[in-house]
Amino acid sequence: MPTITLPDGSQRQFDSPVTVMQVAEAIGPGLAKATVAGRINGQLVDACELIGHDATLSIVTPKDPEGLEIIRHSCAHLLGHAIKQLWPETRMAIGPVIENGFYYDVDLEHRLTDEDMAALEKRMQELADKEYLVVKKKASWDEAVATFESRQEPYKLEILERDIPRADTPGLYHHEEYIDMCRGPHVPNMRFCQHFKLMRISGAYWRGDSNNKMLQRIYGTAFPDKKQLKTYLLQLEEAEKRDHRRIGKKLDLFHMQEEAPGMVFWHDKGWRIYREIETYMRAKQQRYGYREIKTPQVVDRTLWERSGHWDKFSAQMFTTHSENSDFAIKPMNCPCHIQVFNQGLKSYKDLPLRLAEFGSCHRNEASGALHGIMRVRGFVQDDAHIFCTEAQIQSEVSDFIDMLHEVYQDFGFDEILYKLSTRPEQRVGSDEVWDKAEAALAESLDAKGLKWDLLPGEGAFYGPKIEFSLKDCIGRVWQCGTIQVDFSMPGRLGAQYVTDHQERKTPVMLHRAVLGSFERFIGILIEQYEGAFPFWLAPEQVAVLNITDRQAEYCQKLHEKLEERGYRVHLDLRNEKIGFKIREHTIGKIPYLLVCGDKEVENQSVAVRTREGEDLGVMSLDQAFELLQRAAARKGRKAD
RNA sequence: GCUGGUGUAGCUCAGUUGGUAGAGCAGCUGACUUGUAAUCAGCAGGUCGGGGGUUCGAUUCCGUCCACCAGCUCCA
Repeated sequence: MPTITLPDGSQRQFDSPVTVMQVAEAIGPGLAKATVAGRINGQLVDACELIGHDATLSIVTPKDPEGLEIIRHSCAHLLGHAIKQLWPETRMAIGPVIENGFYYDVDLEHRLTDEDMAALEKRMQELADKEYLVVKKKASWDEAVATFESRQEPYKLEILERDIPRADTPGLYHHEEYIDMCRGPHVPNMRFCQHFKLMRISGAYWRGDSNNKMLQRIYGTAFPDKKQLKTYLLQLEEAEKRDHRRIGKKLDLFHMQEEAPGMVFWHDKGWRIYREIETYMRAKQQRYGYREIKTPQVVDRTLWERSGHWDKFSAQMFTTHSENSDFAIKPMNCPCHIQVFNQGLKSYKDLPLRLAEFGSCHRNEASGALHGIMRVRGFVQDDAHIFCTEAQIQSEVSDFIDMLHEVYQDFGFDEILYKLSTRPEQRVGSDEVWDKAEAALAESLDAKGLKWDLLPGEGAFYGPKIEFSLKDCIGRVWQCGTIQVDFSMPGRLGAQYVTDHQERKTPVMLHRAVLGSFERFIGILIEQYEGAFPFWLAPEQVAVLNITDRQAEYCQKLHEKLEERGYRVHLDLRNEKIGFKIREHTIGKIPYLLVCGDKEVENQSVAVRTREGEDLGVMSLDQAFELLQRAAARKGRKAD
């Protein structure tokens, strides 16, 4: 005699155990039709789940975020159903839900082509349009093994063997003749899965291990209705227009070419942005007590051997040889910073010592890892190393996060992803020290009320770290800022200070970067603003346009005055129609266009237009200067 | 590095039974002196990613290398 409590607090009583679907039917046929799954006492279950005891229940429909996930998850099964019909020899691996869709990894000798994908999509549509029922059966572990043995699914068997306890009753979902194993829940009827699209195909290693066989991964997306699917696809198309590689070319910011893969040729306009950011960071770091240094590019191999990098990363280091020595182009700055620390005897009174460098680094990244200016082989970090005592870790981390927040806010980033990576299996340092360091990082994040993800075992061998990540135009996550505790390298490279008890002690070193690399950060910035940089960063801030030759001299003088005030000005005296010039500079994303015709010369004024197409009208020169001054002072996204 | 795809003018792209390449924009020249997102006309521009092979003949077919794109792996 279960009593079911619904989300609105109302209760319903039943004489005998009921399924989620039956409860929905009792409430109304409309709800029953929309029922994808249920949530019993907080736990997601299939619509066929039997409720035998009193429980709180909410019905999950396609409108709920969980409902959408279930639809996508079932679409993976639909894909399995269809692919086994078209290529029965396919071996199914895993088919999970991901952000914005789903995928299925399959082992299939035949390489799927675009035509195959179209055929697969068509078959999926035909199957979904049959609106067949999905039947869930709980099997014993042995029954599940027997099922996938007879279906010749080695990957499912491996999952059963390795990941599923013998006492479990795995859920077997029957899609007509197709059977898949899943924790679920799944849709009760395939009519929920009619609005999907297969997006692309790529390779993926079984269990994410590059020693394993590479499978074919088929990506798809799905939505509750056609309109949402269409909207999503349109959004994706729009987002791709913000791609930094496209905008970098269009706005003449930088280029890359075959002869220097993974290295950036900065053009005048892109370099202006770079320099502006560097100037900004230099001032910011000075206020936070950093000292800027500069260390060599090419350093003897023996230093990298002592630091431990040669052992681990020699394959990814660019090397060179001279006389009897091997050298490496520096892949990182830390060993060099320790050399600076080691000059002269340091006292505890010198700590914390913060050494910063805009450090140019080169790493021979795998060719397949390169991506525009986001993942490159030559890059410049806004790097710094803080030498401090264990007791100072927490306050240094806290100050760093404050600085990072100030910076990200000024650049207009409000969505930052925080991750804390803790001790890996292979590591140096005692558990006691790791405990302290991990706690210091976690407490710093918590103290600021930040939500963060824990990545257990993902820390560096020398210490735990926090990562600060931003998203690109299509939602890919890129690590930018980081702060890492290092218990190892200062000791290896002989860094010491004298304590207040006349003893010598090894300092803790914090590696940290706010932007990460200028290249990646500018890449993200380009996508964030779609090339329309805020005034303070814009490579060209103002354009001065004449209408006819009669105003050329006036424009030249205005140009001079603006440059005297420190603005980056584009003077356009070409013999072109004003509409043509406005079009060009609007596309060029110059924030303000100052137009001068006979009338403006007459009144010593300018007509101002923004890159958004807004006409601010005619104003005096002083008014225009004031306008620009206000614009230059604004930082952060909203302000612009 | 791995799987798949792509590589044609500065840019965006056409170019199928293999017969030495085309458009728009940009560029250059000339005319036009123009009032808020494209004035008109003419000209020029390519060892079709590199180097091989097959062929009388290859942008096209084959294998190889390079780069780029998507994803996987990696990311000190």
